[in-house]
Amino acid sequence: MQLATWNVNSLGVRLPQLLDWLAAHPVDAIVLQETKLTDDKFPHAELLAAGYHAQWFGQKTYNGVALLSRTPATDVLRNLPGLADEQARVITGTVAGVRVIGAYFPNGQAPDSDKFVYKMAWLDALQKHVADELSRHPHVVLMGDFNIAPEDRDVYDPVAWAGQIHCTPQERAHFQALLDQGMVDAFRLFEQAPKSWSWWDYRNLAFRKNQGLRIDHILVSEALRGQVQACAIDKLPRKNERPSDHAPVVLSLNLV
DNA sequence: ATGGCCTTATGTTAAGGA
Repeated sequence: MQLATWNVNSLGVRLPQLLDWLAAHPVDAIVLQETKLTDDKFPHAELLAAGYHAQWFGQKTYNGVALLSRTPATDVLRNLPGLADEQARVITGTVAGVRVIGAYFPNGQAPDSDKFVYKMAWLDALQKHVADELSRHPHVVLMGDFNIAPEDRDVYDPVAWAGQIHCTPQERAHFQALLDQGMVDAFRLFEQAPKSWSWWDYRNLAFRKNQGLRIDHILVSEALRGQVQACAIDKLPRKNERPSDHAPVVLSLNLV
């Protein structure tokens, strides 16, 4: 079984690239972030023609998430229980016995901003949601754009980024708290090339210079740890014309 | 050597992203 996550930075713009990628990587399920589409504009017919059922949850201009799967997802939940949130950031569903949580974590803008306060409240609600899903499902996968670089080795210039958004102790403590709940960073189960990033700024020739961050993650529950066969970032789509600034991350599980 | 982006919208500048 293969699962993936990709922040497409506008599904309206990136749909052709997504369809190309799915044709080359026929994963069982993929979660998308930053679809930036209201629900009436979601391209479900095109995706169904490509072999994917979809659950989607969007809004105008910003945010928006989706869960695409070969078999229809069940028990679908939108956003976080207990958090009144006008922003469409989370979609949860069961695919082939795996409880998949796809999430677009808030950016947070700057550690002293209102948006950072919102990010912390959102993260509190996410922790509860993950705990709740873990109490009900042994096989949980939390994946998406976390907007958190968990360690200095996930940052191209850790000195410059020290204490900056994505790298604050508070954000990293939340990432660690997810691990403490029994979630495992699948990417780090394997030896990886140094300077492996999932996001590169559009500016400053950042991709060409490989100046990026690893902020897109796939966490699996402890019960799935032994089933993880591979986890990799696919940099190739970042070389496309008009690319997303994020690369997809792919997980291979030893499950049918 | 230097500067250098992309997307969306009550759009032609501003805000947000990261």
